Amino acid sequence: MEILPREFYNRSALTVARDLLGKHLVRLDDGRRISGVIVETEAYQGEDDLGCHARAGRTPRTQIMYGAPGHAYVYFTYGMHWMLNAVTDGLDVPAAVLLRAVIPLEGMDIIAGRRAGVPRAQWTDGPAKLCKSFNIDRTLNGADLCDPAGEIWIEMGGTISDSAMHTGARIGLYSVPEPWKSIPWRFWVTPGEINSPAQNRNEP
DNA sequence: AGCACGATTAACT
DNA sequence: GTTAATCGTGCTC
Repeated sequence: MEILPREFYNRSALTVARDLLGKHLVRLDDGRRISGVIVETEAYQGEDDLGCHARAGRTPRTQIMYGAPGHAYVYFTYGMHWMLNAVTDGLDVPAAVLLRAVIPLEGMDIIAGRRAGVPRAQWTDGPAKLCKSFNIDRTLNGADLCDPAGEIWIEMGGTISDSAMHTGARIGLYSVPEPWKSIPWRFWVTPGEINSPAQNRNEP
């Protein structure tokens, strides 16, 4: 299936976050394909967005968001979790889309091994859960999502209609001031509209 | 050098 | 609903 071109990511984080719904995240892990349908995203854009890491300006951690679109921004948080983002917008515009949830398509056996004892519906229904399932960590920070010879990319997959899409406040921004705390920059697919039993505990 | 806190998760009550 | 786990990052001293 066709890999999303760099032009796809060279747009505003809001547009990319919405359009990534229904696309397929693919990870080539030791030669084995793992993939899933993207069903939840969040947009983070600009130094003015106090929910975005770029609020601190250019730092060793945030510099990737200032770079070319179509690269992975992977960061570590809470002392134990990895998060995967896709860098958006042009050079010097710090913005990215957080991939919060996918529905597994390929590599189920590999995911099952990494998520032993966890119900299938909860394998990849959170940003850190999908990173654990897909074996995503710091080694993929800065990876080119548009390189067909790479280890991670996003394929065309499907498109989600407006009627099947929801928007709402981003999750986990407890101490972030308004309007950033409540601005509806989170996008997700209505459970059931996508052909899967997966649920997300963060759904209203 | 030290400190507060985090784009979370899982296991509790 | 509440909370411990656990350490990189950015800021202050």
